[in-house]
Amino acid sequence: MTAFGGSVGRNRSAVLELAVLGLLHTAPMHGYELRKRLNTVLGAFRAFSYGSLYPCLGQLLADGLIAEEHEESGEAGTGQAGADDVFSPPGSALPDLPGRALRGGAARSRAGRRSRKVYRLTADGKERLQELLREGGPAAWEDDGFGVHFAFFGQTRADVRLRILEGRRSRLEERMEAIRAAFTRTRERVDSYTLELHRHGLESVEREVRWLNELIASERQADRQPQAGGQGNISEKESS
Amino acid sequence: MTAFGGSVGRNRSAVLELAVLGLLHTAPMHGYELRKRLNTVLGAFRAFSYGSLYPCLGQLLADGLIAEEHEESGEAGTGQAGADDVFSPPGSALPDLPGRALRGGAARSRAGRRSRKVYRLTADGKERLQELLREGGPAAWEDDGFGVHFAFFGQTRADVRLRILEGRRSRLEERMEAIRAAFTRTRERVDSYTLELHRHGLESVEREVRWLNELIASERQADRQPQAGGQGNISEKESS
DNA sequence: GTTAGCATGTAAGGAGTTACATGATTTT
DNA sequence: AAAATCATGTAACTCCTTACATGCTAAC
Repeated sequence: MTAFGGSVGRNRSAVLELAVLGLLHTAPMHGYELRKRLNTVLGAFRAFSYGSLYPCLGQLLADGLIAEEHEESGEAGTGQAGADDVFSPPGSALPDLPGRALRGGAARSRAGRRSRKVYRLTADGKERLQELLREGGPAAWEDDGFGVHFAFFGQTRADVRLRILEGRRSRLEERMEAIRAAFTRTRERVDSYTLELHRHGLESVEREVRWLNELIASERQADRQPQAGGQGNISEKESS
Repeated sequence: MTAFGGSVGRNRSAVLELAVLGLLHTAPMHGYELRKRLNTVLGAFRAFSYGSLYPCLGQLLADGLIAEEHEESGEAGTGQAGADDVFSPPGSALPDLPGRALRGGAARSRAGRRSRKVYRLTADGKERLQELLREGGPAAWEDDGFGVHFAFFGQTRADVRLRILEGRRSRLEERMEAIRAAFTRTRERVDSYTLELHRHGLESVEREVRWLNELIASERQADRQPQAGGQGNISEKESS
């Protein structure tokens, strides 16, 4: 508990908060990089701009969920590296946060680069992250939010994963029903383009439901044989 | 109020404007029904609430693109019908919109129902609609906007249809490239869930591109044989 | 020597939702 | 009598984007 123990949470987009906390949990970083990863990790599902990220960081900081370091510390290396050399080498839990660097020998320790602020999770922040992951928060199965939750399934408890997947599925099934109802109601009253639009929309939702079904089955199976192959419940392919 | 002294076109969401004008072009209606149809015609792609619809109607009215009638007209028929009997029977320009009532006998023709305001397109409104359909307006191939434009393809010129479909396709191809790039960059650095999220996202985009390819081919074919079979250019479902 | 990328922020505002206010009418 | 549906609107508020302000360094 910092000075602000409880009920500090003002207006803060739950999606962005979860995304930031989740990313910072894998490794501390500064805002600029955070945003880049946000938009690659979340892929085409969601995008954020600096205009929303930096204020969010400010609030999280004020609430004591994250802490900043000014990276004026000694060996600020050549930094920058590959512009996309993002994830740390396997095996390190809290890896090379300040600068992967040191790569080509010493060189220019501390070259300005506008003194980036490196953020890391505090104890409160870790707690909050676990809470968000556990509870599913406000909208884990809505369009906004499901993608983010799914992206952090690796840090989520198995039963919560299942709950979210099933919640998402029934959400989509509701939508399917609504579309199908409108379908039969308006058939022959709309032109072929509108009909085609509905048909394609329905098909997309059906595909996503099938996808969820596979995931759920996969989760259930992994649940019964928890030692089968580590935790590779998805697509084998782990053990990298 | 009513003193609209100044520049006319203020802030108005282009998507909602197009949707409203397009719907009112098929038949005049009042706000409440307009919103219901909006959400069924656009299906799962877009939804609007009264909080955005009514202000939009007010602006369109102030700009002279639509006109309102207070439905005090004489023969208020038995209307209302099925609560979803949406499209008008062919041939009627001003269909069954006035209120039902009269059921128990008499009287009170025009029994309130809170005096609904029926909106219809003015000449300017029709012109504006044609302009929006022709130009593709501001964002006919963005996520928001494509669905609405597509829903009104029946009223859109063939070459514009083709342009929008191709624009949408190249928009999605850009996105595909971005995802694929992130894919190869981060492979083996992200856990299996994130990977699966990307894989599914990519697949969805690929599917939509294939769908667009079929539509484009269908449009091109219909373009070469304009008399083939009425206007059934969609749903031929020719081999891809 | 100018563009492109890194890095952090702020101000203005667009686009839309929820919740509220109001009230009649129909259904349960 | 209560609840749902029809019907129109307004106010506050959320969430996020765009554009701006600032200034450094690396590359072309």
